[in-house]
Amino acid sequence: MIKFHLDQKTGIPYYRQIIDQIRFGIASGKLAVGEQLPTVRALAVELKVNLNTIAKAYKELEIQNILETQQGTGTFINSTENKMFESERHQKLQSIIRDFTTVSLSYGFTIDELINELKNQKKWKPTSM
Amino acid sequence: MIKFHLDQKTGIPYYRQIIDQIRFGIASGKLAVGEQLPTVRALAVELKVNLNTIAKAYKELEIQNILETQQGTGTFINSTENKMFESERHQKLQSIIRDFTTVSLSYGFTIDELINELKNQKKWKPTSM
Amino acid sequence: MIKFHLDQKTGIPYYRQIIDQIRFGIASGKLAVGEQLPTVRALAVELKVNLNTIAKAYKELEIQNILETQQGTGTFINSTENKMFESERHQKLQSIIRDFTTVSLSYGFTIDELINELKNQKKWKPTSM
Amino acid sequence: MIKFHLDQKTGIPYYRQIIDQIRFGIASGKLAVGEQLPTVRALAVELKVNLNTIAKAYKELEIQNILETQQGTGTFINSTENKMFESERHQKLQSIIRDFTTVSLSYGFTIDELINELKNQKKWKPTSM
DNA sequence: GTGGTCTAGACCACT
DNA sequence: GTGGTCTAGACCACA
Repeated sequence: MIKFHLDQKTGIPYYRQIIDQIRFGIASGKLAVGEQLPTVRALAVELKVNLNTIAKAYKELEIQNILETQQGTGTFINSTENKMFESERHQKLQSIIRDFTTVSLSYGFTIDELINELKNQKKWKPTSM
Repeated sequence: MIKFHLDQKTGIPYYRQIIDQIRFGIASGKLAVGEQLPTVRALAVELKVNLNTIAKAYKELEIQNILETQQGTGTFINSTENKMFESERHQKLQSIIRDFTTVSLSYGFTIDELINELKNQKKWKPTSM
Repeated sequence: MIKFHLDQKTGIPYYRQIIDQIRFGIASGKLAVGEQLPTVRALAVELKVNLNTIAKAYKELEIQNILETQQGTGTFINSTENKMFESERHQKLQSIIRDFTTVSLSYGFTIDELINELKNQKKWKPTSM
Repeated sequence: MIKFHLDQKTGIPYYRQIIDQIRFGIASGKLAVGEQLPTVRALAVELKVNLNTIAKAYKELEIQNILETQQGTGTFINSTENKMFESERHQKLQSIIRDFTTVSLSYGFTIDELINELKNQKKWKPTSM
């Protein structure tokens, strides 16, 4: 079972941190297709946040077809193909990079600095995990 | 004189877009130390937003010691060292990289993909510029 | 919980009086790290000022890394090191002293008079508290 | 003749800096009773500020009975007793000290630190002189 | 309920 | 004409 962590200091909304951690869990293989996620209620208690916060995260992932909620049973990693189309995927990557460089360059960081820093990310854990 | 652009669609607050563009302008040398920025009123008209929105952006940059304002005279790029302390700077870079990789990896992008994409960012313009 | 007071007569902007009182509260130990501040709405009602005025004060302190806010949750005294770098701190002290002596000496007060008066400041409360 | 300097960085309004420097000049004996001050126009040119800024400073000092303007002749240090009544003087000192300590303590400086710093002000020049 | 953003418009302080 | 402060009120994002 994946272990969730929330970090208030990042400024990233709780529901988004949860989404990111689930996505990351899948991408890294820590969450297998078909695996059941904690119930909304259980996770809310564990993370000490409001029920709605967990529900919102699960809901968004459902919309993205990454999770599937079976009435009365629980929430599972969707077995259908989660992968985005290649074109869609590339567009997303572009958009992430763009936002990222906007902020970075405004702080005076050069692209080379960014690349170097990224290369140092061998032993990496996502924000608030 | 720097040219500002606002993009409603990005979801990034107007005042933050202005902040980013000024920071980027300084970092890229398009805004020189001591240079006067447009008046709040003029920029408000040009960008078709409220006076207070511009004032808010200028004010935040003033608190950050990046701008200097003299009532009745105008707003200027601060001539004092804008550079962050090296330790602070590295901390900021780490934090940006961390948020970035969190999101990216959650979409299944690898660090190598990120680095490759970054290397393609030769002719680059920031989001909403 | 700290008690806020606003004094119209001082000519000091409301939002700045709030900032000073929070800073003073922290410096004097009346506000503990992690403690939650009144909600912007509650404080606005209590002090009979507009919501935005409180928000402005909190926002400036957030930019200065003294407060931490999480949307939907509240505003808290930041747990990270609030202390300024020693060099920055000394610079600030110098600047305050400089402004202070400029005004004082212009009224014909000697430095010894100032020091004596300061020594009498045992039981002290800040302006507009 | 006294030499004036304006410093944009202090955030103190120009007209106030001029007032302080004249008051300081008198208090320190650099400006003698009956001595003529530069004309508004001449000082405005010298300091590269607007005529109104100088006029405002002179005007306020006239109201305080520190300067006297003789129509068509010029502005002079008033020969009448400039000294405040002792009670008024003490009140002013209190008020200055109060504002000063409010700001200082909010930055975490102790009164002892302030006193020590003041003691180091042997070779002192007022803000922007 | 929490804070965040924005508008429209007023009035003030400074140059 | 410059920026600064403040209000009243709206709508949004998050918990």
